[in-house]
Amino acid sequence: MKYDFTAIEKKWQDRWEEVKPYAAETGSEKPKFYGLIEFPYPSAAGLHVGHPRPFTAMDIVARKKRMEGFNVLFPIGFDAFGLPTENFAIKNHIHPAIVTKQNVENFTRQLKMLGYGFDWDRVVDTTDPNYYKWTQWIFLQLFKHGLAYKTTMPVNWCTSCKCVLANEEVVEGVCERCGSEVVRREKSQWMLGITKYAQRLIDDLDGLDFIERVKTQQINWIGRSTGAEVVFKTTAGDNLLIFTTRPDTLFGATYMVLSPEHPYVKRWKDRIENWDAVAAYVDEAAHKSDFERAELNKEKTGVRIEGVRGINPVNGKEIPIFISDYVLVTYGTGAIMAVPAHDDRDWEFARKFGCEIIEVVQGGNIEESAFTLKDDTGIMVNSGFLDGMTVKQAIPAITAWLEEKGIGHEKVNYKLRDWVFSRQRYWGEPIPLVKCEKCGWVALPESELPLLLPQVDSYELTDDGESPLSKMTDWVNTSCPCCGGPAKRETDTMPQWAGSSWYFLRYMDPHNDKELVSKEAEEYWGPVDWYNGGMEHTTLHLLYSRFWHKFLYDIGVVHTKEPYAKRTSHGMILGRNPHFIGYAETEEEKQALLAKYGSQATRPSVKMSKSLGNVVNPDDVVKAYGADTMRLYIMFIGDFEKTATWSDEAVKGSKRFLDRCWNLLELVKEGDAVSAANESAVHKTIKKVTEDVNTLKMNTAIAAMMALVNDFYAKGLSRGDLEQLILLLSPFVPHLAEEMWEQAGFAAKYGKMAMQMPWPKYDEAKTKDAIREMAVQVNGKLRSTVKVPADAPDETVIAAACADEKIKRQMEGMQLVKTIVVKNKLINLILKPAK
RNA sequence: GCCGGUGUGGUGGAAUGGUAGACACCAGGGACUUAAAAUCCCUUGCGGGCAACCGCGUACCGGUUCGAGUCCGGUCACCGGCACCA
Repeated sequence: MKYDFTAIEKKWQDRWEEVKPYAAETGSEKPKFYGLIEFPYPSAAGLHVGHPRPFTAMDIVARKKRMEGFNVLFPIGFDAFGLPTENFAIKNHIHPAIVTKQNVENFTRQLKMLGYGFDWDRVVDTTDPNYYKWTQWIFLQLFKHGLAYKTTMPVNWCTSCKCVLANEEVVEGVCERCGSEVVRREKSQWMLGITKYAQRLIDDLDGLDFIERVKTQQINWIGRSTGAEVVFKTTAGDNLLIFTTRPDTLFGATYMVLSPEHPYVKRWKDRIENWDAVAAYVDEAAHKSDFERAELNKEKTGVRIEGVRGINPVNGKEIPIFISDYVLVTYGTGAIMAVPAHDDRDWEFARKFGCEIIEVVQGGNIEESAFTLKDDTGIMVNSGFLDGMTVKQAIPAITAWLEEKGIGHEKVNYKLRDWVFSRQRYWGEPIPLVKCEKCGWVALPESELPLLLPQVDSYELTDDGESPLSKMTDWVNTSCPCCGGPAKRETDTMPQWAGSSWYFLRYMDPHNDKELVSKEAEEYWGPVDWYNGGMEHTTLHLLYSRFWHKFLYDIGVVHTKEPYAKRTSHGMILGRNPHFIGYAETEEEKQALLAKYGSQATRPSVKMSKSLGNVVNPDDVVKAYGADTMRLYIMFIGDFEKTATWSDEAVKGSKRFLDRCWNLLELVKEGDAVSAANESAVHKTIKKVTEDVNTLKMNTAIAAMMALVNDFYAKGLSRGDLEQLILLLSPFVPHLAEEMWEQAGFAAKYGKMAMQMPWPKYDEAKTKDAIREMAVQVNGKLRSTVKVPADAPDETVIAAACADEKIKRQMEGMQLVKTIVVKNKLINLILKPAK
């Protein structure tokens, strides 16, 4: 009988739909396991082959956990608000809700097609009012606790999306989504105070089982640095506050720099003698995009402020003040003291503008470059009472001095900035606030949630950069919940990150209309035991959701400080690069490719894209080879954490393996127990697969099962052997496993599906062979192997090694000076020429 | 520039300091077939040799060790993240 994957997969998917073997039970006596994958954005293009990699891996983990007796929650949902859907809707004049519904249906079909064991009764959709009611509810709590506030600030403005972007959404000066130019623009925006949680977001990483690169990336992103805030008096009479991480170099501060946006620039207008030049520079800076401003190789620019000077507090010297765009208004105090001898940027600036450079730390050559080392290699000079100290001694000494004089103190700064939370778009959660002329911003009563998105015919972008909702006057004009007077609704909507910041909580209790999640469900399921997702979400979604969760912890909604106990990450799936020079036959072709595609042509693999024609559609793969082959191949493709390249050829190897498994049904011989011939191989494989699934080394787990099947073909197999193999296969290729389970009569025998059986156990003793092949080295080089009984004493194995013909030849004319025996593995004989 | 990671056959990739290349893909040869596909069997790191075998091999240079792909120091290349953060 042939392996008819299409029929088999249909049969079992229908069965599972009916039996619901993946239903999670809140409050069960069994130990719980909550495995989570990042819910997809339901794009019109459907599932990408990138999706099945993390989905299949976590599905395997979840299925194995069920077999190990856990009560498993493995849910799925859709992160369905967002720009692509809205843009598609505008272009095709279809309401985004309809587009979303279609896309969700298509995704659901594809996910079911791949046989994932999701609990389909717990699906969440961020655009469902019953869901976003609680997104709005959380926003209201943030607002009530002062963590949501509106402020005017320079924002990243995408010229194409006509929308404000978070810093995280701007990549290399362009919009992460559409690739258009991003410029700075002053806008009134809702902000979330994530910076108040900066320290906790660093500290609480400590106890978490996150892969190291996720932790370091988050820590770097938050960017904590310790230094001092120091007050500089000015000749204008007011004080300038600066932040520095090098207070030890204070005696070397020979000038100061303000960012062009610093409020003192305007304040000093009447005193500034060269106001025209200053104003021109400020104006120029305002019109530059962030990208232009941050361009690294450009020369430093700036203007010296004439008429106001700063006073260095340590020596009372008057020093010039500049404005320059290399100082950022958004970090520290927007003003710096410049120490050109010990800071690269200040050095470069000082050289160009002829500022004094005073060495205060010995150890470098300040004529050639700034000396920036902060270790003990430098000794303080030209620094009054700090002279002779190391840098490390000088920092606390000067900080204490500043505090004593009341002109400075230790200060911690973070690179992390508050989260720009409003978007001028239609397809997002409405912000549930109204602006009353008398009362200011007022929260809607919770009883009025959800605040529904108004149903409208047109959600086109506005030309003035306001939300499309602002044009819907019926909806906008309302009354104040506080005083009853006239009021207007907030017309901005929330960013896509809102819904995804707490969705894992909703899975625990998805149909609750009284609470976001019940205490009972949250205490039972929380925290998520294992969360797998992409590295691209490390500084965005992952950080945001940790922030929200901490806030919910503070207000008593959840019982753990952290949402996720464990975080792993998968590598991307790339496609073959059709323009790779390695595929060119002749030198001319290579040159042509290089000329046409540049460095792109030097990579064998690239991101899949329609224009390159290398997109792999999961539907096609499943049609041609079946879902089980798809699942198996995407796990076998390579190291889970690394990027991998899809290969149509290699898929066939996975299919071939499943054919070979299937054909074992006709090869199997009698015997309900594991056969003696295969015993150690079976136990070894169980051990390997058990361990490897726990660490997501699916590729080696599969390799072990392939080796076992090869053994079965070589030695034959009993029904007992087959039973163990099917159970091991079950999490990986569930349809095939169930069909083989049934065909071989195990379903009838146990009255259960394979997936409902206990996970196979191995006996450590049986994973070991009685006879061992040991390597024999001579002076560290492999020369032969010998077979000896397991755990044989050293004398026995040395004797056996010396008796070996090849070794005898090596030993001629030599004397044995030393032997090293590694039990059951290797013998190393150290020989010297005999005298 | 800073932080993190990676360099192993024609390819994807295996190897708690202990037999490098498991398991696959591709390729070559054979069996079956009128033929092809599928399937099965064999070969397959490089060089030499009829063979037994021998030499060389994990980016490069050096070190530690009886023994290094693995540990240490340095160099180079590539990938990812951050980037004028004072």
